[in-house]
Amino acid sequence: MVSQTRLEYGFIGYQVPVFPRASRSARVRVPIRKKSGNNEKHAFEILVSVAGDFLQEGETFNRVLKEQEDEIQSSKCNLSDKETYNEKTLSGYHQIRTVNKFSHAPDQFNLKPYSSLKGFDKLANVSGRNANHSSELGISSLISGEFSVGQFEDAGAELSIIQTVKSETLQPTGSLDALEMDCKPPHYFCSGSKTSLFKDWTTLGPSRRSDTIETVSRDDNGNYMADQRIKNLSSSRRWRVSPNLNGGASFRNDGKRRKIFHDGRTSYSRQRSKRISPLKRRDFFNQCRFSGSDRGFQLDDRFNSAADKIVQVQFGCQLLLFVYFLLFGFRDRFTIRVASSVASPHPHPGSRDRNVKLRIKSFKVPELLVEIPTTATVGSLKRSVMEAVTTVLGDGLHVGILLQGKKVRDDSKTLIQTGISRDGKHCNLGFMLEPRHAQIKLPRCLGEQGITSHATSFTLDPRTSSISLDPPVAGCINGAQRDHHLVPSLPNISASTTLPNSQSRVSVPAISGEALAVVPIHHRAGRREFVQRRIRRPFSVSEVEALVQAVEKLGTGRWRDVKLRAFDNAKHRTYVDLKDKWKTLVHTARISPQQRRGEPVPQELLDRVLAVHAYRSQQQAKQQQLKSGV
DNA sequence: TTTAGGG
DNA sequence: CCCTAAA
Repeated sequence: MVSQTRLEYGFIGYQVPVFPRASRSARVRVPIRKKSGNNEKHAFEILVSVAGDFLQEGETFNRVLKEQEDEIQSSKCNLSDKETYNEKTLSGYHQIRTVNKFSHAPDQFNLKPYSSLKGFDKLANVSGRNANHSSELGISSLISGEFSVGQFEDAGAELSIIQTVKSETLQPTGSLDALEMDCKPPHYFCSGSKTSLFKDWTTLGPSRRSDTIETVSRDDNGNYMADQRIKNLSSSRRWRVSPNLNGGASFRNDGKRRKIFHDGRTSYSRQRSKRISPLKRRDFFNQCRFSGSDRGFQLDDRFNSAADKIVQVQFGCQLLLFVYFLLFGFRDRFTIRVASSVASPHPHPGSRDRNVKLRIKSFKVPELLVEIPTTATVGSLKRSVMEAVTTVLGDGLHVGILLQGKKVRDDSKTLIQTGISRDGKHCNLGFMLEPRHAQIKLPRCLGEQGITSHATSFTLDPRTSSISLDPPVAGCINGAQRDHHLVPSLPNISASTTLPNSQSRVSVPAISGEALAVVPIHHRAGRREFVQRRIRRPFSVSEVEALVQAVEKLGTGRWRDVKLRAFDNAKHRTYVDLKDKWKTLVHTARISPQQRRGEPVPQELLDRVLAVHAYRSQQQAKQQQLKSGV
């Protein structure tokens, strides 16, 4: 009996990168009046797209990241485990540490090093980046970017010493325990003077907009709790702006930022970044002192709560504010608040359209629980979480709306009827991100607040069990999935906890450590809504590799077999997808490298594609000749 | 359901 | 990626 114990990992949080745009107003203007029959949906769509505005900024981010990475390498940063995890993540930590030294923020704000935070020594996390920029909805775009799942170990007092847990067998008492969280539900309130907090920063740029991200959780009595610690952390851990950022040396486009529009057009916008001086920075930090006022700045002493995995990273010169939230699920008591204030001195005087200005107040992100045997490897855990997350999110997201803490279910009501017609600040509006086909369960222990819980259940697809009997296939899948570890990702600050009462779970048997696909059960086929377009998921190089390999073996025209052979685990890849991908691969191989977009496919693979394609079409021609000849 | 192709 | 005729 080698440990058939099953351990449950509470995966109850996602990091949600927030990328407020400096150039765009965050205001949502929704006509109150119903114009057409579809208008009730209209409001929701607007909200989704606005949410997307916050979440989209991936390319810029990655470029900055590249910059940071270069700096790291040149400064011979000693990272302990470069190969297992991407360096970009690690560089984030390094940068954060650098900032702390630089700005003396720790003293000023009574910062504690990460290592003093319980639960930070071993983390499971999911980070996402916006890998493509052509999705219709920003949220989808973010989600459909590539995710990586990793586990981290903070090996010491320095933030830079972060090791990735390699593929070793999990032990029930070893690393796993570290994943458990011993704290109470997080009660924190990161609030702020929305306009003044980042005043120095925002006034540097052309935009007057500033954004404050608030994380709020309520205690059992529904009271908002405040935690200054969060504020401290978030306002101090900033990435130092790379001095050569403005020089544009590392920017591919000479200081311009490329932006790809939905239809693939490319445009350039002036980079309006401006380097922030140390003096400015100090002013900024000085401004962030806490007054202990009633704005939620009461000092909460629970410094050891594993809840404060919140890192706010700010690139001053880019005017980008990255805030990573760990959304501890904790039922529905946790919300993210994204409040953006627009300092618009000139409200349109003659605006006769009766619009509501809505402010995105909160996004609630679904939670997930993973159940995995102790004999599973870390790698399989990663893949399982990865799969589960993408399955949940890949199903599409809904935006739920909370009014006065209650969910607004009736989509057909107008905003006036619902009571959203007043200015956003008075109507206490909240927005939730929830899986599209989530099963809705009401947790036994939680019925208050009128908020329902959204969870998605997973079960094993029986067919995938056979995958382990076919090593070559499994290896192929593995190859395709290994890419997740290579994907550049956001700096990962996150937490994982055990939460036995979580509503979502993913069961994963230990079969040769391979990732096992999980598929969601659609309990309620509420298909009455319009079918949403699937999120875009660009093929990774390793997926292409797997595809090419399979087609070399099976030929074109047997896409179902190709799917079974090489993508049986990838639930989101249908045989039609594979066929389509092959089509685009052939096309890609024929066009010049300059015309190609997206992640570059190695020429070697493209050559193989052409070879196979040429061979197949030749065969086809022969067949045709035979037929016509006879 | 799966293939094959156009959109 | 979607849609769908045709097999």
